Amino acid sequence: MTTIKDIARIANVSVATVSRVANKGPKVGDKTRLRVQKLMDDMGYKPNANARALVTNTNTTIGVIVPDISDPFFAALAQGVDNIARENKMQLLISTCSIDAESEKNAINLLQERQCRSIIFHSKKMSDDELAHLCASIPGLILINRNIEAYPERCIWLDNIEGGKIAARHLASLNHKNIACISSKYEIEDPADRLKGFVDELSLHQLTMNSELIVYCAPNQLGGEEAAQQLISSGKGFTSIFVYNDAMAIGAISTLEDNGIRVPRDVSIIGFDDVLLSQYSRPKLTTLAYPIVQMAEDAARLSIQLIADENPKSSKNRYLPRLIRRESTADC
Amino acid sequence: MTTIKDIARIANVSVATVSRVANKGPKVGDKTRLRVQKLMDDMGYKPNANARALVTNTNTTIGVIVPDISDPFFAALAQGVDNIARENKMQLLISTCSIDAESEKNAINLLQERQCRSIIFHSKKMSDDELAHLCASIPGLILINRNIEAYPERCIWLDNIEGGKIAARHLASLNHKNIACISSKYEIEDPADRLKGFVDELSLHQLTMNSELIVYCAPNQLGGEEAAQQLISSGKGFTSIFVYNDAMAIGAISTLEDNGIRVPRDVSIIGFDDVLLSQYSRPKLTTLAYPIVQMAEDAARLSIQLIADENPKSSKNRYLPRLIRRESTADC
DNA sequence: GTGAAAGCGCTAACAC
DNA sequence: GTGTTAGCGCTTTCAC
Repeated sequence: MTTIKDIARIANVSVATVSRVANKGPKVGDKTRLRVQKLMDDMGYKPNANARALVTNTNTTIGVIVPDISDPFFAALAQGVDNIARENKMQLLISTCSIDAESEKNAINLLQERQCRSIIFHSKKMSDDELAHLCASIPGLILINRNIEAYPERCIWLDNIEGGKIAARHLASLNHKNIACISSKYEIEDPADRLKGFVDELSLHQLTMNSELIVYCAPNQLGGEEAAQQLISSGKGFTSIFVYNDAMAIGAISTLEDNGIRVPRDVSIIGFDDVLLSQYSRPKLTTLAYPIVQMAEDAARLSIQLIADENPKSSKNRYLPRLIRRESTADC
Repeated sequence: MTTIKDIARIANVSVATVSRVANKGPKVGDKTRLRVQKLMDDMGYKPNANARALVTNTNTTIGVIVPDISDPFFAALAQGVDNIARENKMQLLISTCSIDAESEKNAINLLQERQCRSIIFHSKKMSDDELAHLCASIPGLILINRNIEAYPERCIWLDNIEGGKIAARHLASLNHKNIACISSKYEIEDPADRLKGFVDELSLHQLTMNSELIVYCAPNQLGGEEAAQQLISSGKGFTSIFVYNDAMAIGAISTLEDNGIRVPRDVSIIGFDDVLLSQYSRPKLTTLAYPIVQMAEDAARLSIQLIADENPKSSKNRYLPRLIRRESTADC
């Protein structure tokens, strides 16, 4: 690798001058500047970002910690962060973790060692306490999809309870009375919140959930198929299903249709997330959009403001899902 | 930030000793090691990776350049690279670029400045010549989805022509005679290759493509809908369609069904890519799987071998798509 | 306008 | 087993 010294030696100037040229700094004679610039270009000189970061104590990476970058949801998250990173001429350092606290800690550590000041962290396993400690020691740390008491201003989260309510209102407005739920048997918090909001809101409409019409399966397409099968086998009548996420909803639809139950003619389905595939499915899925890109963008902006020591403008921390009416729900 | 000096001063040892402890190096007394270790833990000391990289001249990042991480295809690519990165205790530095040569160059530059030796580059705009130059100066550079003459051993690519042939054989084996194509009006190379392979193979089966049955639209769902509409309006009869990608295929199916044409009863559809959504669609899409995760993993492995100066084992550079038979194609 | 020199945090000889 | 020191590539004072 060509270094600043090489350039200086060959150009017969000091490293200080080369540095000035490289940084488009002031006080360099035009002829010197041109000569040095040309040499840098010719020799393909690239300033060593590590050395530069070391001396300037600055950092142009923004860290993202997610369990799985290929999941469309996390990919969208990364995209949102990247949008803001690019605006600020920063780059994304991705640190993937497994779904356990140890691995999450490890991911944070790696980013810290790399002097990453801005970190967007999707943590599902570390405790509130541990996260609070991290928030204390890392000023640019933003938690996404968490809401911890000690640092609400560092959290960007979706109101799942309200999401459940929105779904309930939608189905109630379509006059559904016999309503089923397909929930997730993993990831305790989100499904529970969605369900809670849903049930609470139903009761405001003088509707009650028959607990036998709530089934718990794996939060993917297969789980949705299984869940629908269980609901059908139960023999209980229902005219609509609130499903934990879109993947399950699509699985459920496929099983229903295979059993001669048409969606939405016989049964209405509402999903959650509005991932890409919800608009590709047939019928197109009515669902609640999770504004993850916007949330990630806001998280990144907030983080950058925090490390710049700007008084972060009163930031928005709680986000609401939005009802996307498509074709899988209909009047009862 | 706590530095090695702080620890050394407080522990009353030299920085060398602290360094040894931090790196679990040899020749440190047990009591000293314990004492220093405790202090590091207590003070939350994290070795500065920049400084370390500067002096050891090593690097633990693997760069990935893609136009858009939220695209499921590129997300899968990143995932594949990350799988190998983790195995090697490296991290992903993502550099996104727009679809123009300038921005691609810029992305490469950024990674180089960060001393990134391993780079997986998805370039669609830079010329073969420019890429060849880069390959010459960056030993760990791997081009994914390109095949340049000067550096075939640095390229990992999918044989789109063969993909077209596989599709043709499949439809021919189902006795289809009147075959249509939906291709992409952008991204010249891949669609052209797929089409070429397809048409070539058909002729081996004494089948010819009616050029009026080839339509070009945007490579997304909407484009697929449009394309199907055009095919229907043309009045030409056809019993199957080879579609450029899955998103278009799903759009096409939806338009066909809206027009009372059942898939696969009336028309068979074969897509390309096997992205997530192909198995969620109804009917489930028959398609050609693009082994992008495996390709990305192999690319990352190859890159790491190259910078380790290992004689890379005769590597595989050309990959074949694989036919995934689902429900959208049937006997004619 | 240019250069000399200090020092960012760390590792790795080398000395003891 | 531990300390001293040079130096990685760079920026940034401070002289001149």
